Amino acid sequence: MNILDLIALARMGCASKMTEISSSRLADALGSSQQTASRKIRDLEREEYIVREVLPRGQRIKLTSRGIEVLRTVHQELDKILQEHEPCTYIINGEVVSGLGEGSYYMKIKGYVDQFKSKLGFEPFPGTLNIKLKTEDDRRIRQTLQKLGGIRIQGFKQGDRTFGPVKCFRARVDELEAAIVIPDRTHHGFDKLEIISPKKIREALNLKDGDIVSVKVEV
Amino acid sequence: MNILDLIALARMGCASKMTEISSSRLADALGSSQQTASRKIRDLEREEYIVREVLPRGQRIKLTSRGIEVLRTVHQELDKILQEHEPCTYIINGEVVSGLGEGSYYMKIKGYVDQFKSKLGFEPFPGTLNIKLKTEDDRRIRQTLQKLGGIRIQGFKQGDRTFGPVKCFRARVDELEAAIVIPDRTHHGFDKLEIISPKKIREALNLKDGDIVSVKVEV
DNA sequence: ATTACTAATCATCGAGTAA
DNA sequence: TTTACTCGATGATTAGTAA
Repeated sequence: MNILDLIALARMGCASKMTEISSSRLADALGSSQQTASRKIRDLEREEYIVREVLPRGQRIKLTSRGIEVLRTVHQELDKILQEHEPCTYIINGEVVSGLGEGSYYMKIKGYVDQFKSKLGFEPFPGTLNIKLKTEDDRRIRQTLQKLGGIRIQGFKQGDRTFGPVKCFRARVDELEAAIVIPDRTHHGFDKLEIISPKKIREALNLKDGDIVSVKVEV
Repeated sequence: MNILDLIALARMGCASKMTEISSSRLADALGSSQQTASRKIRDLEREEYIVREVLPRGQRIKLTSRGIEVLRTVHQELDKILQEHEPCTYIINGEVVSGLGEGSYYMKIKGYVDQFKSKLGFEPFPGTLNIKLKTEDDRRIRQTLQKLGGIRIQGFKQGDRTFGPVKCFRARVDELEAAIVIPDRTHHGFDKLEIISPKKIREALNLKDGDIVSVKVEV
């Protein structure tokens, strides 16, 4: 069994529910022929990593708990490996700048706020502190965070609007409890950092535009 | 390239530094022949996932940043997949064991007690119920909690002693209101769980060492 | 459009062995 | 002990095609 086959199916949605996956679609994802994908699916079924339902024109697939188990094991392995490899504390310095108010908008959306509350343990002040990263080093750390797992906030739909997934990193701005927020599909470049906190950071730390702040993040 | 080969090398220490790995040792880890392991190492080197140094009797291997990158990518994939798959209620089973009395010590410290009172809504009985996790599943849930946010209790200084930050998860031990307490920098391993409650759990539920209890936690 | 069989081709494996 | 070669055997892949 190749773990990548299972991952491919999982990311197509088979982890959570019966999902229509034709053998040629899996073939595309794996970069193989339709025949190979078909055989791999049969193999995974035989080894009970997936269950499926073959219909007249197509099939529906879902990972079994045994399949999920495999993914979890590998995930945990990688967790350990990467944890040891990464430094556990980063310090990012940046300049306080004014945002466009979108932060304030997003921090009022219930779908986000509820998740922040349960996953970070605090209700964010409805607004974000925007930091501009001036040095290459700081931008590099930001880019590293982008790649790391962090605390995942799931995307959701509200009305006809879709709110994308973001991730967070617990941080401290001069001892003040806070979190860095990074959208999965980031719009602005790698030189901005958005920070949330239970309090209004600007007031709590008496900050104004142009001030340099130090953000400590532990991963 | 098979990701499992790279993972095997990484968990043997090659992620962080040049590490002596003979082809037969890798063969053991992969469950293959020495020849196959040797060829796989050469392949990984050719594709620049690792660098190595072949000595008269042995070799030293280290993952390149390209190699680490691959692990990180897979890790992140799995992160997303498993995140969506995680349930919001966990049930942890474990065996009641005697602690060393530290729980009782910490539960008398005002700096902690006040925070428990305000953040959990109850004053903890001055003592903890210690649970030993017997199965891999239970330990995995514990490890998951470690990563999640929970209710944060801040660290503080008192005199010349520093008390580290901990986090809590509201829980129930057989319907009894309680909370799991997990120190940020945990001293003991992942097979112990400390539980606090407004009442003395042992008496309220008539428990003794060796009894199995079920802890339900919602995140 | 599907899934999946067959048969030919291609890649991988490991015993034996050299250096 | 090592690493790593050759080469026959075994497995995996895919084109062609049936259903």
